[in-house]
Amino acid sequence: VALTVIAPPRTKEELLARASALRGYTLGALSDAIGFPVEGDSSRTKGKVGELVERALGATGGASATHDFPHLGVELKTIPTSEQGKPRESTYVCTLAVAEADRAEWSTSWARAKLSCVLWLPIVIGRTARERTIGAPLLWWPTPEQENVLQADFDEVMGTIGSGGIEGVTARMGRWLQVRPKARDGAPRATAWGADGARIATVPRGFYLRALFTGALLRDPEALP
DNA sequence: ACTTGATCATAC
DNA sequence: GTATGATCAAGT
Repeated sequence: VALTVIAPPRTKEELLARASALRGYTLGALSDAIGFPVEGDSSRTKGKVGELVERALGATGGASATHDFPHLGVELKTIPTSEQGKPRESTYVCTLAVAEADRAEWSTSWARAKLSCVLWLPIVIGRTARERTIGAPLLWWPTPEQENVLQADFDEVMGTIGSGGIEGVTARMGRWLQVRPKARDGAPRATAWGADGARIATVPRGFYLRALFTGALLRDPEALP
């Protein structure tokens, strides 16, 4: 099966139209159509769904630190959901650079940039990966009120790091945006600065959006503050 | 049932 | 090591 290369969408409208056209398709059908295999134990193919949909929609970001659609400033996020559309997992946003966290600001953060415009694509659960189906897409950008909440969560984490160090940060912090480990394993391998200014090693962290938030967003984008 | 902390694959 | 894409599985 040849790998199909799809040109990037020229506008957000075209991107949304393409995503809407995928609604109802199984991942198996999509996989066969563009020649991108999605097979095997889901524990060993964790990122494959995202890669499949990226290719199907013409995303170009790849593994570099850019938006999935750089010319549109749009980030693509798949969300595993129940048949009722309820998210089964949180959504990874980006890495938290723990070493520079004391100087980070929301306005210039990569987290804000990534969340400034997101194409959410629900992936409904199935018996196998190939039987999962694509749901209704949502092109979203935060309202000022929503961004205030996200910034407050961000600031809380950064303030905690600034005063007590990274080890004071817990996933229990944050109403919508939280910080959790993001690494190959639990080994401390990232550089951070302790409260006393000493250089310490810690587990790499990343920002995640709680399923509570994405669930509310998918249910009714207008209902959120 | 849901969340937190841990983990899997791949590119550079 | 960093980033990208996520889901697993133990703890509550």
